[in-house]
Amino acid sequence: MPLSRETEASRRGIPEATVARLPIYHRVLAHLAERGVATVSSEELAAASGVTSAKLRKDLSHLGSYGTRGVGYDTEYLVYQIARELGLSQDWRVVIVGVGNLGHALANYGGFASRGFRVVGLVDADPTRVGEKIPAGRDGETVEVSPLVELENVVLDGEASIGVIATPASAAQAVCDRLVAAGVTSILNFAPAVLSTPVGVDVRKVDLATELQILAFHEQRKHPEVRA
Amino acid sequence: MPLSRETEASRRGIPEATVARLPIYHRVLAHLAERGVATVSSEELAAASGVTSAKLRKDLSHLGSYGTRGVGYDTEYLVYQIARELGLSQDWRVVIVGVGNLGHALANYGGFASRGFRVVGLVDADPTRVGEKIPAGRDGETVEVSPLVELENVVLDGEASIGVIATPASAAQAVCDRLVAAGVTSILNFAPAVLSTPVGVDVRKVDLATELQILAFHEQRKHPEVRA
DNA sequence: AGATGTGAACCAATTCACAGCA
DNA sequence: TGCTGTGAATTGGTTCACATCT
Repeated sequence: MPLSRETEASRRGIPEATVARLPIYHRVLAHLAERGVATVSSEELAAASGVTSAKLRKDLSHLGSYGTRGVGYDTEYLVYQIARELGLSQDWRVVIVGVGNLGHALANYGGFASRGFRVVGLVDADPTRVGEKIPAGRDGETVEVSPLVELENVVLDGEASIGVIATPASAAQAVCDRLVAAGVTSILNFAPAVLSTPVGVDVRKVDLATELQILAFHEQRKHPEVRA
Repeated sequence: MPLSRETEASRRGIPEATVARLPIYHRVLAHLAERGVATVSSEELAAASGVTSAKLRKDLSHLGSYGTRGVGYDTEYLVYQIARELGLSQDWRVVIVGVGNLGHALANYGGFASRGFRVVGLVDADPTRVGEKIPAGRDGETVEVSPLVELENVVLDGEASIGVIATPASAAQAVCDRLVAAGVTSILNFAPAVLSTPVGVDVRKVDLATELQILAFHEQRKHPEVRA
């Protein structure tokens, strides 16, 4: 089938590095669009996104050919194409395990609801927290905290495919196993622990201490005081 | 100077990808050490860290030659060497701006104190939060929330070199500018905004919505339902 | 014998520079 | 003319496979 209509570059394999930047372009474009900007050049969009224009154009070329030579990109059209590629049209159902300060912060983080992520369940091991109603999403909705034994039911009832682990490190692997057994196939892990999962389950981790340690490493090199 | 004593591989330029993994090795090694494990092979340490043994050995080779052929690595010795390389012997003074749920979570996150990061200041724009005493670090110490106008003084008095931005996106760039002006040279940014800084200032960002969007992208590809 | 440390081969990502189109 | 889209060149990172040393 030599003449398939898929823009030659799209379908199959957008580089991982590109995928990681699409959400940024999406956010910047959304801002521009609601500010009424109709068109942007790669140069402008790149500057606003903190990347080089060559990188931006290469990234976008993986999605297809959505710009106009000599002009730039139509803001609305491009924001739509990126949203579609990222699957932001669907609404993703998320369960958060661990409702400490961090879990709380995640539950009522505005940025989730606005991008199609719905918190359908909250789970915590602490009995004193169970039953608490926590505001989640934008419109004053609340979600009640369920006990840890209910984890599987919360995932199933909520039809969640994404799990967020915001527990202490010691609990993380067990929680992960149970999320996966209940059908979760994507996990965002905030616990400082290495998780092992079956193939087919994606894990991303956010490690706060690690980020500071990376900064500290570079910071140290800026001040060549003790060169022992 | 042909015979400089620097293990040939060390000093100057540890690859960024390696730096990003050192904190993980450090944490895993620290666990092993306190569990009394005296020696580990690259195979074991790699498995516990979620990487391949070849990658681990290559990473460690950038620091120097700290293993013993036929045996493995001395746990205590290696944990020390990595700590030194990361600058974990110093204690890093951190100011957190924005004391909402996320800022709270960061302030009393145990993982910071235990790795040489000390929260020396908390700043918030909300007058109702100013004056609040927030537990930070391990040993029941508290830090009082200062008003936004005091930002510069908090940085200077605390001699902070690292700033954490946990404000809404709309405030992030202004806060960033003020942190930099006050002498901060490393910034960890949780606000969904692209920051611009002078050269010499490092910025790392942690974007919660972005992480979920990356997971959603891959999730979408797992279920080839709507192939439009 | 057994595991490290490392050159060489490979693969992914970025940058360059310009052909091609509006 | 001006800006996109993309091959080619380059840089950075990973994997392989084995010489080297305890």
